[in-house]
Amino acid sequence: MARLGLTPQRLAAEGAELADEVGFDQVTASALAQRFGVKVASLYSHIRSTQELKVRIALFALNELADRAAEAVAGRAGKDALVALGNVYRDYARKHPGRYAASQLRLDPATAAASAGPRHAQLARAVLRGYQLGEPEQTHAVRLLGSVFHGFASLDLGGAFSHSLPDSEQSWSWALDALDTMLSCGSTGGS
Amino acid sequence: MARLGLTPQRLAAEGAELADEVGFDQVTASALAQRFGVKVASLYSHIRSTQELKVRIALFALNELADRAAEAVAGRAGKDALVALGNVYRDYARKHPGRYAASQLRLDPATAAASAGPRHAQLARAVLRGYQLGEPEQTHAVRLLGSVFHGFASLDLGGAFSHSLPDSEQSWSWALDALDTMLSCGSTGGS
DNA sequence: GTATTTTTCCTAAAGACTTTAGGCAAAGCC
DNA sequence: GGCTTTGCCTAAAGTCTTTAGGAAAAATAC
Repeated sequence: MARLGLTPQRLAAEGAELADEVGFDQVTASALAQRFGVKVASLYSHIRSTQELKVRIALFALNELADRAAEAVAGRAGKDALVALGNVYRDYARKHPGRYAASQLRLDPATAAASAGPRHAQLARAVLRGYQLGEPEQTHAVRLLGSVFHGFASLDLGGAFSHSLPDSEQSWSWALDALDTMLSCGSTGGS
Repeated sequence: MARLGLTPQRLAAEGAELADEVGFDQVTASALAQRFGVKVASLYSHIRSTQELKVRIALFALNELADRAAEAVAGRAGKDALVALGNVYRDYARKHPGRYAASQLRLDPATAAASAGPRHAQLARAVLRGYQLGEPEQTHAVRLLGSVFHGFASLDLGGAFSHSLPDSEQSWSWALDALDTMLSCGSTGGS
């Protein structure tokens, strides 16, 4: 009964580790309790439900990812910044598949608004500042960037690109080049 | 004990309905059994496990989606085809969120190869035929298309675009325009 | 320094879902 | 009609979630 210093934060961090090892949807209160060497019921002093635990892991991952993105973007501009930002998402998905899956958890609007989600949008906006887009083009571009980064990471992680040539690395470079060219080539006319 | 004509296919189809109503990860053998008015254990005459049920739902969704994509692309070319194909994915995700989530289920390589996945790639390739790309550019473009379609649908479904202006519909049009322009503008140099 | 309160762990138990085992009746085959 | 196969059932064991109530550790008050 020696008391461990458990907190919701530590549970989330360890849950993130667990997610990377066994997959986000295999994260259970039972497994997490085992990891800490306590009984399952004890976790309920710190979290209200398994759902809350998953939300906390998602928030943890979103935050960690935003931190890395911010670091990558700092001191860079233009295509350099674009590539750096894209690589953060891609690398994170590869190295931390469980956390990446967690970051995709559907959050209710209030939670989402209080999450690092908006920071991600701000970082994309910062990168796009180098491309001289007005509104509403910049917003459209933020969304396209998010779609490409997330879509590519998600499909690649799912193995969609792994059983054909050329390897995904090359497609990734090509996609970043294409995005850069497109954003540089000025306004897309608009329908 | 009047026998229903249950088959793995009917279970998958009804499971797809259920997924749309309650969410793919809320699909359980119990709930499905209730829907058919049979006891849970009875389902195990038709499926080996809940996991297999989910895989079957995923295959069902991938197939249905490929059918719709094929119909949309038939008789169209160029940007017209591009827009039609993109809209299939977007509409499917909006109208059938549970099935769309199912279609993202990670499949083992053998299952994935036997799924409608390759058909999706072929359809994207067909659309790109209108853009005169050589190899390996065409493969890169197939992957970029998939990333944008899936990424946008996924983020939009998650509400990422729903709490800011302009609405996602406009960003979607803009993204399609951008893709078309990018693909038309010829080879992206390639690093 | 002791008494009180709060926190955090525990045991116990109920409820939901999954899966296996074994039985019985309906469908299909000769 | 009899025989085999199939598809439904009941029963039961295992896992995970969640709540309730108790006991000891930590924090707080005097």
